[in-house]
Amino acid sequence: MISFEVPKNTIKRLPIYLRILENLEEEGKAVFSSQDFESRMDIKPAVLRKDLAYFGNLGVRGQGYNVEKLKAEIAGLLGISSQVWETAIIGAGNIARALMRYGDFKRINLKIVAAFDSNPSKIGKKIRDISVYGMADMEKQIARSSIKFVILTVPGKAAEEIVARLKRTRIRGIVNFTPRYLQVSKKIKVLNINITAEILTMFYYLKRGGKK
Amino acid sequence: MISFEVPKNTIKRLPIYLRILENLEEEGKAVFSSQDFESRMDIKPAVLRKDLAYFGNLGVRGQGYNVEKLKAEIAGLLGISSQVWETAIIGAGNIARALMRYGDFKRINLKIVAAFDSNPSKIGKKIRDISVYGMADMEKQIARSSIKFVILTVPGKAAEEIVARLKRTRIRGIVNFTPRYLQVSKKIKVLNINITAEILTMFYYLKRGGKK
DNA sequence: ACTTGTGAACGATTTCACAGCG
DNA sequence: CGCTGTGAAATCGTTCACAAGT
Repeated sequence: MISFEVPKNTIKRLPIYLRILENLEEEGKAVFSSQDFESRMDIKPAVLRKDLAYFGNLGVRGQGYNVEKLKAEIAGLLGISSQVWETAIIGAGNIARALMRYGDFKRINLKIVAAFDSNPSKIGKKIRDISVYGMADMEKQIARSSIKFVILTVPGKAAEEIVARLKRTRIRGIVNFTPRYLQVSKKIKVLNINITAEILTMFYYLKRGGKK
Repeated sequence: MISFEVPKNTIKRLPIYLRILENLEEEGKAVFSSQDFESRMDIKPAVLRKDLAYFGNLGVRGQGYNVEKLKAEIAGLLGISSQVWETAIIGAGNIARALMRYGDFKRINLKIVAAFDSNPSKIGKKIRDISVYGMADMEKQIARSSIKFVILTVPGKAAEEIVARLKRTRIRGIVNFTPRYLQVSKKIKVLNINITAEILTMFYYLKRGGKK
């Protein structure tokens, strides 16, 4: 029962709901109400209800929501229950190393299957069981794999060139850790992750008292 | 000429504007129009104009915006022209290590001055010139320093306890890399950075054709 | 009795269209 | 003439309040 136009903000909240449902499950809760959520994240009960209503009648009136059922539902919506998402990291620097060691990716069925770098001293080595290939092999390895998106961690200056090369592959998504703000094409979804930019917004608010 | 109620979305865009202005400067452009921006980020010219108008008359009618002047203006708004922002990292694991080596922080005058960890084998060592102290010393070191916010990279399970301790310090911001979604108090601004959650939203869109 | 699901009211943000100014 | 700055309109998202269901 997938609907037509789900608000972007609703989609952004789904992963948070999933995480909280996992916590609830760990705590042994089988059922919860939209009010219970308010204490776990600063969300109004009506927001949760409306968000979930986009995907069908997921709750039971008078009772609340079933933790396990809702978790499965959201995991399905995000596509992490039925498949393993394979990806490659382009640029095997500090960020790449941290991501390759990041335990939380297992939780969402995300598996890094390859890394690429232009530094000869890194090529042929392995980081956490992940082989590092030369940049020249990128297209070949992508074609050989089933990956649908890549994680970009090269220096900013190299970003545009790599993106141009990626456009000619069947990649459909880029998680961009580069400081460059990227927009590629309708066919390729870009997720610009810019920690520096996010911290700057915090500076803005810190500079002016604590007012939200 | 700081205004009363600037939309949250406007604030989120300021760091991106800043970055693009830096790029324009590198390219030697002295002036640009709001239309020029459209090709660099997917933003309508009117959005840029309205955003900037919250902060005064920053452009010149008929001409456009001056790159250097606007860059200085935004840097000032975000508080990175006049001061160095010192911070400490709590939890000296993989993410912390990557952040300590992250070159982009210099750009925004962000300086990591200390790290804290509970692992005795890390305490007393240095990572990139940054001393690692024991967790027990956290409050003492914070009090001794001038830091106004911290970066939290401890395992999820440890997050709540540390936050409770931070509440009793004069810290006013937390950049939270923990998988836990945190909400602390009106006095402390929390920036929840959850890469896994962001990637999940990408999964959602990848699962359904390329439609944005 | 209790909590969901939802139209309607409200609020915020984006887009439009043009007046204002260099 | 060109491009900014800005009210007004349109759109989008949130909150409210209650009907509906168990």
